[in-house]
Amino acid sequence: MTVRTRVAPSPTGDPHVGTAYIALFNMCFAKAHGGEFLLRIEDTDQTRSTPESEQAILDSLRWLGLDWDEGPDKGGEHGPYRQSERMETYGQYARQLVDEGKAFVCYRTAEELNELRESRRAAGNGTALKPSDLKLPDEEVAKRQAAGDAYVIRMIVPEEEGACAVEDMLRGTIELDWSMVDAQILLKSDGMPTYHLANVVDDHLMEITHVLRGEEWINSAPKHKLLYEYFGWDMPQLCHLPLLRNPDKSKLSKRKNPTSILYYQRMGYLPEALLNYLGRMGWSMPDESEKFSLKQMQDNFDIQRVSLGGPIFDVEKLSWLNGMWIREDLDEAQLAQRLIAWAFNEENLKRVLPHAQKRMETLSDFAPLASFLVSGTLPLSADSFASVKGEPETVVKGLQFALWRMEALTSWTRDNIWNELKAVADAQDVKVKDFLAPLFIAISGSAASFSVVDSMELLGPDMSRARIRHAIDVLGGVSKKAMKRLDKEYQQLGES
RNA sequence: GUCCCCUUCGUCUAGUGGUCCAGGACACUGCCCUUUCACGGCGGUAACAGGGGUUCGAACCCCCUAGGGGACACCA
Repeated sequence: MTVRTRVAPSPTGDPHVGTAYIALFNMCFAKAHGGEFLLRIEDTDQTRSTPESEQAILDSLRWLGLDWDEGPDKGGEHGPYRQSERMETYGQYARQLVDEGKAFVCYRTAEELNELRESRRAAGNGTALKPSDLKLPDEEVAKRQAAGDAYVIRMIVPEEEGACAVEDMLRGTIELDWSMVDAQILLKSDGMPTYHLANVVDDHLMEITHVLRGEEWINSAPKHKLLYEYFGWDMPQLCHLPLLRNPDKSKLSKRKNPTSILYYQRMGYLPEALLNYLGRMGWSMPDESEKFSLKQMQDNFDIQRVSLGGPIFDVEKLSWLNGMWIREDLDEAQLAQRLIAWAFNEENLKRVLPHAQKRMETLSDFAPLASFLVSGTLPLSADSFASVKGEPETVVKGLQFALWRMEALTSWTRDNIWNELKAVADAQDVKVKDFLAPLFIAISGSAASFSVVDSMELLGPDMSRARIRHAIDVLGGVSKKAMKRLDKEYQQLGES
């Protein structure tokens, strides 16, 4: 048995706990059956994937102890399977399907597609575009081809009534109507494969036997099944795991919950505890024990013990579990080591000292000066911002704009942070000093500390963003309606 | 809107037709331990979404309704 987990780097480089969640279950499933656990990296989307964001998620999985196997060497090098190393292959497979009449070349433009979708919607039909909808007259195709227009390769899908039966290891047979399945693009106009093609080709080449993935993929299973049939390959068994949820039950998202593994690392959660907690999400030990190691989970893993309701990620219980691990599994020497490795090491001190030294008269001044750097959530209240000038709404607005900028920032350096923040302040015609004042408190918890940008660099992206979010919440938060308005204003800021 | 998935205490869950007037854990709470705060120990409040079937018997099987979520891209 061979299973794989897909690793899709996020644009901002945050390694998502959801990825670790799926990886954990893949690993336990494989190991429980004496199989292999492989990694497949989706890195063909240049806007999302950078060497750094890829490294971040790999490092996070390793930190958690989710080490992957090397896997078979199928023309690539050992280690994680990178889509980008197989570009030629995808094109060949796509063209093979075209030759066999199972896919077609499509010259439709974005505008044409929009029109088609709109007219279908107006007619009350679904928006799934079928091969016949997309077909152009032969002479038009020849014309566009001669002009060297951009094209994509789409798969042929059934157009007649009927449903596709998909087997799910936990849910049994699921019937998906073919009318919902569109002529999926396999090869984009830039020659890159879409997830659907790459996923099927890679799984075949990696000799994957079982795929455990998120529930969000159920609807595209018919496309995958069809591709396996077109290629004449054996299809792996599918298993769709429930999605981790925010407290409001929506799919876990960073808007409402910290989702970055790095955040939990920085907050001082132990990798064992975080992994243990993820293992309790939608799964239980046969004896119902709450605390267990990765090894114990693997040894007792039974996929049938997965419960299908989407579990809400509850930080409070995670904290309790983390406390259990600290109290019961570490002796004092080990705890000391953890603390040193976490923050109290020489390297870290040396990064902080340049900012602290100038402000110190005695050695004992250091701790209060630097404590905000090793704290988790700061004990802020609305009163904390009393010294800040301006209406509360303006303050919140400034923080929200800063947060959006910081969420979009991919390279977390002092100068980049400064440039971004200055740009927002300038665009609003606000003095940088005034703009930074509330941010100062959000980040450091006090009105007098290291410069905000230095502090943010030291704190790292995840903790910095979390603190800004916390400050916004403390100040009353932003309602849905207000958020819309702010978003609009923010967009205009970018244009001017 | 269309299709799909899901539904046990506030939250994570046990439960696969009788042993369930539903068990454990977090949170909340009462008491004990304790110079304080934690930790720890012993208790308490709290749930089968609703309605129909099937069955001697239903949290469990079937149907309907409601609610929640997801998908509907040249993103994954």
